[in-house]
Amino acid sequence: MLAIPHIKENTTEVIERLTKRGIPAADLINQVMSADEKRRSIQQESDNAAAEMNSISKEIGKLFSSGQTEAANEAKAKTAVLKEKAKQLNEQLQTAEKEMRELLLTIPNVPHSSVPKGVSEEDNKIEKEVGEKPVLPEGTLPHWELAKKYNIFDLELGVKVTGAGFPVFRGKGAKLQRALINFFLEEGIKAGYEEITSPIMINEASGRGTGSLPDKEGQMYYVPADDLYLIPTAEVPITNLYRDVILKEADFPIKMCGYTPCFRREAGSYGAHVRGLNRLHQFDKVEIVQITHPEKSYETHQEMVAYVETLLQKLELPYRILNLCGGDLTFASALTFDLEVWSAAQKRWLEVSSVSNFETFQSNRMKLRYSDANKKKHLAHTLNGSAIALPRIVASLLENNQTPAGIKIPEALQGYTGFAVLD
RNA sequence: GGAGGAAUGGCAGAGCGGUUGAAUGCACUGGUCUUGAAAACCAGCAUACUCGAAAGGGUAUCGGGGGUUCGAAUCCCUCUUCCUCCGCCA
Repeated sequence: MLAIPHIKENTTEVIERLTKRGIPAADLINQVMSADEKRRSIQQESDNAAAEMNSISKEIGKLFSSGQTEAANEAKAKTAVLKEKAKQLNEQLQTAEKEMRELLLTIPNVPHSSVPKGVSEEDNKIEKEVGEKPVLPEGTLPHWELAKKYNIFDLELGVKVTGAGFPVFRGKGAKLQRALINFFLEEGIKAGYEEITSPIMINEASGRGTGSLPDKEGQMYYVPADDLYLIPTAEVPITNLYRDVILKEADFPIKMCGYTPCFRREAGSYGAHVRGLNRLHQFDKVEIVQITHPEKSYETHQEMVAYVETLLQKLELPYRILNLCGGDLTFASALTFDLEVWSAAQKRWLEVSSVSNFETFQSNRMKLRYSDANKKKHLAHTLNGSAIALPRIVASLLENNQTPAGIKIPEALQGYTGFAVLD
């Protein structure tokens, strides 16, 4: 959620940048501004009415305590009209506030100046491409075939137990999952992130905090009996750890990482690209989250992207980095870099990480602030990134490293798998 | 799931339906003192919105929401959470 004072002070710039997303920004901003103006004037009236009521009540109190009962009762009689007026104004105020908030909630974050213009993924800017795409000999298999060959994971069994998109990993496949999780967590800890094990169900307030609600309710699994959602990413519970918190400047940066399963309904997804592990309802992911001083967040963003790169390098996977264009940016993000690995048998890039700076968009919703040296309160910046989502890493590892003797495990991972070749 | 009890500022903890945004202690910040520190003493110390150039006003907030009342931290309803006991159970 954008902050009203920020919109007021930077109206032209906000509109200009929002336009990059291909939305009618000027209209939306003007609506918000006039809703805010309306709210303010009603608030003034309402506050004045309340102030008047308060002062009369105090008078009455004094009269009663000094024994002037008659005068007190006279004063009481006068309050009825005022009270009604105050009540109505208060109702109007609540309506005006609600209208403004709801309007504000529909406006996505303002893209950073470096975000490319564009409407679809074709307009994303390739920042760099690293590593050699392996040239595989004839007869190489996509990962879903390799899965069968080596009995690593089984989607049909998942269908039996749950439904499509809920894979069952087994044997060395299961061990590989665990190895990757541990590898990512240990690397994260080495990079200074505090490990968090969080709930994997969240309440509505948390969903609103990170911007998953209202927006992605259709993408989240919901448990009506308890009014809870299954998390789509660890970003939600981990970032919400700091909801309603006021930090000190010395607390920055806050760095956290956590492994969780992630649940996504992926309503509307279908087709060839969802085969195998390409798109799932349940998958494992290690997430990194940072909360920073506003002046440091873009530096931090670069640092986080560079960190995810080191993971891909250690896994010896060719990758590229995309700067997502305005139209492809998620609702809450101001800048997102996607990292994609090359999947050699499918011959396509697979997104495995998304590193975003939300600036104050989430912290405004979460009331996540810090106080400066003068005790002034400001919104902090939040960032997060996948480090990394497992399924497509597995897909790419399997495909790129297949040999007649089995799947070669990258050296960095062997200490975690306990085997050098998956066969 | 059943029966009771509780929820007050960073923490602990008072609080009578009336000048209580809220005593007191601790913590924290600044100052005096000190070579320095501690101690002592003095002062300050919630958040949001809003008016104002500022100084400073106004409004709201004592778990959340609603109600009674001229007036609610205090009374009533409701929800949530926590504690104790019972039941169930990985």
